[in-house]
Parts: sequence; structure tokens; C-alpha cells
Amino acid sequence: MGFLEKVPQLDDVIARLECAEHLEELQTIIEWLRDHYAVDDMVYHWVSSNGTQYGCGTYDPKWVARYLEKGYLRIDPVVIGCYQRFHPVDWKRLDWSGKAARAFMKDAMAHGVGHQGYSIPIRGPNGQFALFTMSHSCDDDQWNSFTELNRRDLILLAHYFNQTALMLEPGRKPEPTQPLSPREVETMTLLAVGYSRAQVAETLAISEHTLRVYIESARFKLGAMNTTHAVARAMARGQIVV
Amino acid sequence: MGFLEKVPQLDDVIARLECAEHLEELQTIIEWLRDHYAVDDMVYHWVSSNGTQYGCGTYDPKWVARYLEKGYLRIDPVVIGCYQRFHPVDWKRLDWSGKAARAFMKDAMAHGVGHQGYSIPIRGPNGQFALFTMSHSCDDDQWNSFTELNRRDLILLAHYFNQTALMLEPGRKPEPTQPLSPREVETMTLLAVGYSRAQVAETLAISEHTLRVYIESARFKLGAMNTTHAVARAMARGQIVV
DNA sequence: TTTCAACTCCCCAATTATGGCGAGGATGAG
DNA sequence: CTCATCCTCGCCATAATTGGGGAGTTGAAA
Repeated sequence: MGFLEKVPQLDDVIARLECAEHLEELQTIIEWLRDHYAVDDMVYHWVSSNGTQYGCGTYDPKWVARYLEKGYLRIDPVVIGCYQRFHPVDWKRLDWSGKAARAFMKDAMAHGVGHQGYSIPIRGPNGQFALFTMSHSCDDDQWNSFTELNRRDLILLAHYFNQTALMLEPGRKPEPTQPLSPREVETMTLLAVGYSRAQVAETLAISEHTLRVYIESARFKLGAMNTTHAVARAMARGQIVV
Repeated sequence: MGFLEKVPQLDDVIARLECAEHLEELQTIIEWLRDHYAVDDMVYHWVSSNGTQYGCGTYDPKWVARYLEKGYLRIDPVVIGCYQRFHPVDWKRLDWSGKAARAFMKDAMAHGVGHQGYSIPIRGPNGQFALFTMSHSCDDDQWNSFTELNRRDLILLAHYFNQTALMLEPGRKPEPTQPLSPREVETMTLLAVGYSRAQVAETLAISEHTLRVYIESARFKLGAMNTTHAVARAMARGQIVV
């Protein structure tokens, strides 16, 4: 029997997610889900611009604090593995070799994290990255039947959950994106694919002096310190497609 | 009545998607869907590293050729709009002001693209970006009832479809991502957020000479021409989180 | 134990990017 | 018609980046 199979209220959950306006609501919903479906933990948890982890669902606060303090974000095979993947993934299929990873797992289990887990990666338009995770301490058979039977529900849930979480993410909204002019976009794009200023000027058939005007105005619009920063921001904000 | 509402075979479709190994299969499935659910067009369509559009579902090949030739990828409000969004979006809610956008729409409709549309953005781990689009020529009321009733099915479908399309995307796989060392990652990350070399060196408490070694080796590993290019590639490949 | 990758430091000269200045024509929105 | 924005071009001096060398230590994996 799957855990979520018996959830006719999935619609209600999604409806609540769709109109959620604060992170606290996500917390409430996720705790409700956990309690009703006997999963040890259901967690949304996301990573963003500076590698910060903003939200953490129902993990023990002590564990969350330790996780952040120890910088586990850059060690945790779940985060690292999902960051490069398209698909939802069972923790067992991740790469747990490596000393740091094993030490991390040991520490996690000492803090009450289940040894079975399933995480679904979702990405936002500006490089935001979120995980929706379920964990449990049951045996392999039970766990497999859970994930196999309910993948579809879980994906839908994760999709709504993470989308909501990413949209509500603090510190993202007050970044008004000033549009770049077509020439500026071309300039930034060519720089991003490795052209030097001289090459870009030649490609666009303009003088290098003119090119500089574009770079500087783009840098200004993007609030960037230098060309590299400007290109990085333009990419991160989706203003250029590279 | 929704279009997809009557689709008990959704499960079959997803099962086929899950085991698809070639792009042709997606084409087949999408044509089947279109025929059965009376949507003028169902399209998967994706954008990638160099802004190329690799796959295009069931649009008229003439239109696809024209689209590519004219560089509509950088004009199309559907692509531009969805690229910055989390949520599925109705074409009506996009920004169609601007001369280029209107000219594009006119051209599109002249080539048989419906005036109603709904697109769902999905992203992959390395900056890949895909759209799953449905279009139709019905009136607003019919269209609204379609999108409102079936959003959930569509999202699931889009999720599987785009994920599959992105995974099968040609030209992505043979790009072996050479891992960056921790120091290199730190270097690239700090450069991406606007630090100059001197500032990065100071932050990492190493000499600027050492820093140069990292930058150069990262550039080498990433196959980049210069620092800006290296940072752009590292970002695009998800090797740094900015 | 050896080997390999990562981390650290140094020099010099050439190339490239940047900062600040000014200026004219085209185009589209109000 | 006017204002704003975009596109285009120029100069000069300074600051920053890059290319090409070489070399020692540590630590983990084979």
C-alpha cells in the first residue's frame, strides 16, 4: 500500500498550495501531510543564489542548524546528486562513496533522519533550485512499494510545493529586472560564449568603442561590478540565453 | 468540457514516456495526443545552451524553419515570457506589446498557429529549458474551461514530456563535465558575484598568483576562452550556484 | 609506496579592459 | 513635436587581466 494512495484530499492540498502566500502555510501543509501519511519526514528544502538554504520543512530544528553550520549543503549527496539530475531519485541510488558523504549520513541518522529517502528536484527561472523530500525508516520492500506506487502523485505534489516555495522565497522578489536593449543582449550573449571584446565588436560590425558603451550600460542596468559579473547576472536572471 | 478530461489513458502515455529512448517516440506520442484531444497543436519545444531550438513537436515544418531562420526564438514572447516564469502561462497573459512581438504573432497565425495557447516551462539541471505548449483556435470561453479544468493533467504531462525531451536532447550528452576542485568552485563563484581577482584572492586568503592558477585550470577544465566565458559555462552547467 | 591531483607561491611582459569625457542621428511613444 | 531611448563613433590614461615559464607540500587513492 502506498502512503499517498489513499489521499483523495490531494486536490485540497494543491488548492491550498495554489493560494498560499506565506512560507508558514507550506510548513503547515507539510506537517499535516506527514502526520496523515505516516512518512517520518516530508521536507521541502531549497538552495539558492548564494548557496543558502532558506526553508526546511519538518526536519528537527537542531538538525537544520547543524546542517547549515557544518556547510552540509555542499556535501550532502542528496543535494549534489539532485542538482545534476532531471528525475526524482531514491537516496539509495546516489553516490555515498567518499569520506565526507559517509560521515554526513552517519551524522544525519544520529539526528533522526530516516535511512530511506526520495527527493524530487525542481528548478526556477533564475537558477533557484528546490528539493521536495520524503524520508522514512521502514525496510526496503515497504519503501519500494511506496515510491513505485505513488511517483505520480509525488511529482505533482512536489511540483506545486516547490513552485510555491520558490515563488515565496524571500529576497528574490525585490530585484526589479531592468530590460536590456537588443544590442546589449547581443553583446552579453556573445561575451558569455567566450568572445573577447574585439571579437564581439567585429561580429556585430561596430566599433569597439561603441561596444564598450553597451557593456557599460548593461553593467549599469544589471548593477554589476564588471563584465564577468554582468554576464553572470544576465544569465542568472534569464535575460540572455546561453 | 476539458479536452484531456476524458483521458483515462494518461497513465499509458506517461508509461510510454518513461521508457522512451528516442525523440521520434515523443513525436509519435504528441501527434497521437493532438489527434485524440482536438487541440490544434501540442508541441514540445526546447531551447538550450546556445539558444538553439532542437525539437519542435507538431508545428508545420515550414513554420519551424521560418522560426529558426528569422531568429524568432529571441523575439517570441512565449519563450521569453516562460523563461522568466515558474508557472504555466496562458498566452494572453504574456507581453505582446512591442512591434517585433506583434509582427511575430501575425506571422505565426499566418502559418496556422492558433491564437489561444498555454505553455508550461520546465528546466533541466544544466540550464536546459523546455516548453510544452498547446494551442487552439477556439473562443475564449472554451479555452478557459479547458485550461482551468485540466491544469493538473497538463502539468503532469508536461513534466514527463519535457523531462524526457531534455534527457534525450542530442548534443548534450557528449559534453563530459569535468568536475572543478573545491577551490576552483569557490573562485568561479566569487567571480560570478562580482569580485575582482584581487578581492577573490583576499577573500580566500591566498595570493593573487595562486588564484590565477585556479582560474586558468578552471578555464581549461571548462574549455573556456577567458574568465567571463569560464564563469558563464560553470553557471550554465550548474557547477556553481549563483 | 608510489602516484596523482589539489593547493600554494613567484616573475615578467604583452594584451585587454575600464573610467570618464563628449557628440550626432534615428526612432518611437506621448 | 518633443522627449527619451537606442545606436553609433571618438580620445586618453590607468588599471586589470592574461600567457608563459617554474617549484614545493600535502593528502588521498591505488
